[in-house]
Amino acid sequence: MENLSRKEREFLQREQLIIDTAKNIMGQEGFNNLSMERIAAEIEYSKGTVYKHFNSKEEVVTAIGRCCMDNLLEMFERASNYPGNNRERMAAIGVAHSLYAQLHPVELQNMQFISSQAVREKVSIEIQQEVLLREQKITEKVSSIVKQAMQDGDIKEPHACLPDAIVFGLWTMGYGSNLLHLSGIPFEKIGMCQPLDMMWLNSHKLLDSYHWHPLSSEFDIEKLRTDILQECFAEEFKLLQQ
Amino acid sequence: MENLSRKEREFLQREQLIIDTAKNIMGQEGFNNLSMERIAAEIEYSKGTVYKHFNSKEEVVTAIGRCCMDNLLEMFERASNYPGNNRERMAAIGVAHSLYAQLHPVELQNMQFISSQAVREKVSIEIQQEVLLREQKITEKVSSIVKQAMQDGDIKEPHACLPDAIVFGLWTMGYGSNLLHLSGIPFEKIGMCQPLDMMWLNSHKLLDSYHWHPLSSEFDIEKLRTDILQECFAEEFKLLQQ
DNA sequence: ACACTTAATGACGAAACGTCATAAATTACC
DNA sequence: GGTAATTTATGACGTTTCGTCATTAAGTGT
Repeated sequence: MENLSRKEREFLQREQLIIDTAKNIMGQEGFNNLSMERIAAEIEYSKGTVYKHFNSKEEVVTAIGRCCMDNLLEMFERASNYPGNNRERMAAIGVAHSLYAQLHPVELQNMQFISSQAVREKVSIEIQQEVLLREQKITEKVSSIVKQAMQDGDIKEPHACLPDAIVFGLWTMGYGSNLLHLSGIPFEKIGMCQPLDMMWLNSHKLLDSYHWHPLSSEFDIEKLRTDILQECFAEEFKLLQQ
Repeated sequence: MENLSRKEREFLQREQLIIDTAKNIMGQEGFNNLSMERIAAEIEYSKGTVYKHFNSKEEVVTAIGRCCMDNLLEMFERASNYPGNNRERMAAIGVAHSLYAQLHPVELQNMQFISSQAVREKVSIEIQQEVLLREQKITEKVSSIVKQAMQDGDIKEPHACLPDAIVFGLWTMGYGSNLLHLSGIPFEKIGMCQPLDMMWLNSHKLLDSYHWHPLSSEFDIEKLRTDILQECFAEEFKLLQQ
């Protein structure tokens, strides 16, 4: 950033401004009311200038997604540094994911949206690959905890698909849960438990099934959740209360 | 259908024609190349007529999704009738889901797409509720197997969130897996196993964790998969080979 | 101060939207 | 069978957003 010319810095700043502005419009009025002209008006530049940065609004929302993934990654990093055993660190990832889902539902919706064919079709390969890169970084973060656990002997039984299968299992449950969480299906009304609670339970069940020690029967998962919230995500937790 | 006037029948027939036509266009050229005018041209009616049936192309794709869910439900019904124990019947549901994902990737993509805010915003409550109804039917089908298993004593340990948590766990893993399966992420290249294989493994792990007997250690899950394919989905399996 | 380069603009044609007055077809009634 | 009444289908129309690009404005170097 420092070794760039003023021009280049201004360009990058404006790019961020576009992204932030678009994120606001999306959040308040949804994807359908977002348009390149609208963004241009909001940032007080002309349409042509916006097109210098992004070739379509799909590219803009994908760029929003890219930013959001950076935020998610930051939370995962914090989770990964939770001072406990590997299983607890992994649990912290789950807490991070849930918190993110609750604090930034729109962003999460957006991440899901940009993976649809209709959006991807209109996005340059470069931007798509930047998203893919983030996805890999996030996966890598989770994967490294599983690997560490295997190395430390917390997961004794070797298995053909490890660490992939665990990462995949947690990832898919996380993704699916968020999807359902955001789907607008009234779980309470049809007498079902809260998606995010079930998610928490199920991920522990899955880890238990892979014999990742200590098993959830050997500690208090509810206490763990509270501890993680306080130690890693006090700020986020406070925001959530409101 | 029989106690309707000719007019009404014609109307319904044309509605189906619109849906089928739109599905084709979507499949071949994607959502972005689908338009009401395009549909009208294809079915040799005018735009106004198409608008008599659906108020936007989002409503059309949602109606496509509705149809697809009927197909999925039919496969789930067949799975549910697999002549085996409850655990095997549940496994058959998993096989059905995987098969559907492989045979109809576009439809699955569509189902995911119509749950996004951008699409839902433009769809009438009536059509949305029809989709919701299908979702409930599908969930109910899965849920009933869990309930039966509990009743039969296959799942001995009672748990606060059952049967919900199991249904939710399988559902989210299924949804998430399909999402990743369709995401275009090259799993093989980054050295990961096949999503659908991991999905199969993980769902059994989850069921094991809930102590759903017989446990996967007590039978051969690969043989089970083959058996289910042959007994319930011979037709689909053959199609898949090509 | 001047020429030259780079950046920003908004007018433009194209495409799709959703509407609605008009035309065509069907039905009801004598 | 013919005519009026009703239902159904049409496509022209005004609107919006798109993405482009010739033109204008700003910035840079000598």
